Amino acid sequence: MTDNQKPTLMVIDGHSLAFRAFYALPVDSFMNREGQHTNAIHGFISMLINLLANEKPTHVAVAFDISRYSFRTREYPEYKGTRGETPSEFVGQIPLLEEALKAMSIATVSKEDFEADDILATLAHEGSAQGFRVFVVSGDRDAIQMIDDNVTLLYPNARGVSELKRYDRDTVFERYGIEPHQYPDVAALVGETSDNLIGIDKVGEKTAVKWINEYGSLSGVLEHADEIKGVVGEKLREQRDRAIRNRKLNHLLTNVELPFGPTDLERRPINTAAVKEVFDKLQFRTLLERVLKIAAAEGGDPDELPTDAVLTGTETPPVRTMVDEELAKWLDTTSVHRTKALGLRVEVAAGEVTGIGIASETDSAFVPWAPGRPDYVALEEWLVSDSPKYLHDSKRELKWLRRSGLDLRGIAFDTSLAAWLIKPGGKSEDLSAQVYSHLGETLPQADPNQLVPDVEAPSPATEAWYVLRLSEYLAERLDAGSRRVLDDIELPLVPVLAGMEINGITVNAAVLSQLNSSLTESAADLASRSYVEIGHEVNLGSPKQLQQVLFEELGMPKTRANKTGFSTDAASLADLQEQAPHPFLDLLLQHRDATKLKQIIETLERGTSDDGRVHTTYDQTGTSTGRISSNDPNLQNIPVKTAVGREIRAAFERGSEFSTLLTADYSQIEMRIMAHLSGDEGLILAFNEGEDLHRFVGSRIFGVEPVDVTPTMRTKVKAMSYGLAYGLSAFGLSKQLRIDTAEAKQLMGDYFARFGAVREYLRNVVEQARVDGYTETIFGRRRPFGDLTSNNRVLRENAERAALNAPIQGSAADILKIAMLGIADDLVAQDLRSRMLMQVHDELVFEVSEGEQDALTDIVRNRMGHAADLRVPLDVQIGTGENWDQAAH
DNA sequence: CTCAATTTGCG
DNA sequence: TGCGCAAATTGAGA
Repeated sequence: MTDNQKPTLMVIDGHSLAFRAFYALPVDSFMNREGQHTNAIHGFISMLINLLANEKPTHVAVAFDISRYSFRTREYPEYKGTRGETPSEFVGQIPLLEEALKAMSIATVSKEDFEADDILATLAHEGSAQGFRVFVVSGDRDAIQMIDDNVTLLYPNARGVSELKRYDRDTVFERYGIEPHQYPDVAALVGETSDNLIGIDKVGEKTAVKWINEYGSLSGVLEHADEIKGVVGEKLREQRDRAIRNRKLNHLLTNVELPFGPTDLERRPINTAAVKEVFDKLQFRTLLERVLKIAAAEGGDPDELPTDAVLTGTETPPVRTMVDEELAKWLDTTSVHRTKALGLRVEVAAGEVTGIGIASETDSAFVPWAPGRPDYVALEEWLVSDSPKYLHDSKRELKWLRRSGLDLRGIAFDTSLAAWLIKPGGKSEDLSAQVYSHLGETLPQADPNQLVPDVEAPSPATEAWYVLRLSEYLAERLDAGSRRVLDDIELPLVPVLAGMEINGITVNAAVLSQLNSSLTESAADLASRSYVEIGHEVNLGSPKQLQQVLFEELGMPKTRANKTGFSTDAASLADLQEQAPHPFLDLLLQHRDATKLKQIIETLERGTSDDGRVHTTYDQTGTSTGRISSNDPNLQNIPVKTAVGREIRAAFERGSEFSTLLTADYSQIEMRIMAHLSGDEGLILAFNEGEDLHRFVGSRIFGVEPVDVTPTMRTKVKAMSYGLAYGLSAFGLSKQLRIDTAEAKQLMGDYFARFGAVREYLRNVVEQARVDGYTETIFGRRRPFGDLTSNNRVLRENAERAALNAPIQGSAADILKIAMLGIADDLVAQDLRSRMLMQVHDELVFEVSEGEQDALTDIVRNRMGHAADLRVPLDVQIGTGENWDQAAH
């Protein structure tokens, strides 16, 4: 039986969590019409709803203390003696909380003379033995002792009272260095201030853990007390009674006699009528909606839901909950036979879709969703239809839907994409931030990890309504070119990227782990050898400490200045090695190299899912030029330039169902775009000749036959050509080529003498941008620039270089995106099983299905080669192999 | 814990 | 004094 099939028992310490809620929420904001304070109840119920949704317990109980007196206070009257009077506002909330829980059919339990924790421990112990997966929710650290392989503790963080931290055996070990059952032994030695239990003087957590690990248990420590040296040893011998007393008191009973066992705690249907009554008395309107939603999802009759459970704002239409036929009818009328766009918003809890919000301008619907129910035909039909839908972050929503077995078509607008196209340099905003910044309204947003959210999350139906309003607002602000980019490129790309993310790519864990060990070894070796060179240890990863070593201890010449002193980057270290050779420098560089590769490997290892594949997330709004970026993990910066780097690439393999990997990349796409945009006849000829570009350009510049272009000449020309698109200066060129500035100037002069139209074009781009305030790609993608007219020279020149690069980099991005769309279409049209997996700016990686290599090669070559109609050909290099390294060419 | 700064990997 | 990114680490400050 897997964990997911096991029955799940959740036991909650009612008092401790209600108390935390009481202090987390402002007392005065929560009062019902009778003047009864309700903040603790509100916070507790809110947290409970989250827990029910996230952990989906099948059995639940909440335990309460009856009074502050128990067998422990009889034993030791000072126990918990430091705790002050219960605040008067808290008094009276507990009985009401119990009433609310009863309406929700949640069992409550308490027992004279015992603390809630003893009840929890007993139930957890029995549950674990009876094959339950158990969650203990408690704010008392003593609960750690309950943890075992089946029992997980959810513990509110001290700071902010907001998040619940999960403690299992591993996390306890990570945090404390002991097994959970040893925790009371440690606590007995250290003491527990909040329980007024004083520990052994001078003994802190570190010492206590060390002792317990050495002697196994508290009794072991006490037996060997004579062997412990120093002042702490003396204190231990003097104060051993304290530890014994503490241990007696912090031991939680697992054999309290209770009127029922775990199996009796099975959740029963929520009594919606009773919930309505109690919540009405408490004046919990949004909580009521959430509870009723749960009731519906768990099999209650959705028809029973009030159609106007909550009004979240004066303008927002009321939320109507509906399914199937009613929904179908509503969809027909509200979207005029499904031709008018509707806002769509997916509600997710604990990684699963729990509801869908759909909205028109005047109406909004909430559709609870649970898999495998027959009454969602209308929803599923609408989702997969081409009926237009407007979303925020549609890729994310699409992926949630797919994960829950639903599909989505007809993405007709996306407010995150639109906002990005309007302002590609801005930071991406979530829905509520967009509502605020564009509409000036406030959409309250609850943190899903929040134990006690201070605000209620709005219904997804209401959110969908806002998405629709935002769409209208943003659509008006898109110029025609950007609108075309949105409709023809970005929106169709959404399902393509989502598919690639879902596909992921296989990485060979064994290859990575072996590479990692060998790098670990060489890094350690390099480090110790470098310490020998300078006579002491130093943190090689700390630029600050390196500055100390290089410029003070070794007295080396100063490098490029930065904010913290002088640079220690690779280029500076190479300079130093020339001016003041020292073996330390080389060792440092090699060490950096090894640790960097190690980092990348470890990031990949961490990012590998259970299916043995890494699933990156592409950020479609992550750049200001139109490129996409990749994160978690970033698959666009996997090493390739060094031999060890390529070994990492070799770990990227075809999946077992596939015959090979295929990579396809554009060669010199940015130079080709420059040739096209500038119309430079020389450059256009160079590409149409089909000869080696740098050799051709070199022969023109140096006035020799192409065959007579020397490697040095070629290197220089290559650097110059690449630097062009970045606004490279003579100074920069000289630094990169390690030649003097005069020679670099000469080179640039010669270059532009032969390819003058390029310089002309680059100058024009900047001038035009200064006038228009933006640059544009071949396909109409814009990037605004304000600083081109700045009086600040640094700002202005930075903007100039960015502006001259933007149409080039951006057009290249457009071209590859268009190619991706064509390829995705063809794969479907030709019914191929091969799949697109990765995009690395000018390269695509595919997994080739048996027998499809030729067909795929044709598609890729054709679609990439003809993605744009330029004055020069688009050259596509294709390769195949068992892994990414082999497939490269 | 959060943030800025530095460094380095890729295109 | 070369454009566009993501990630890790350090060290300062809260």
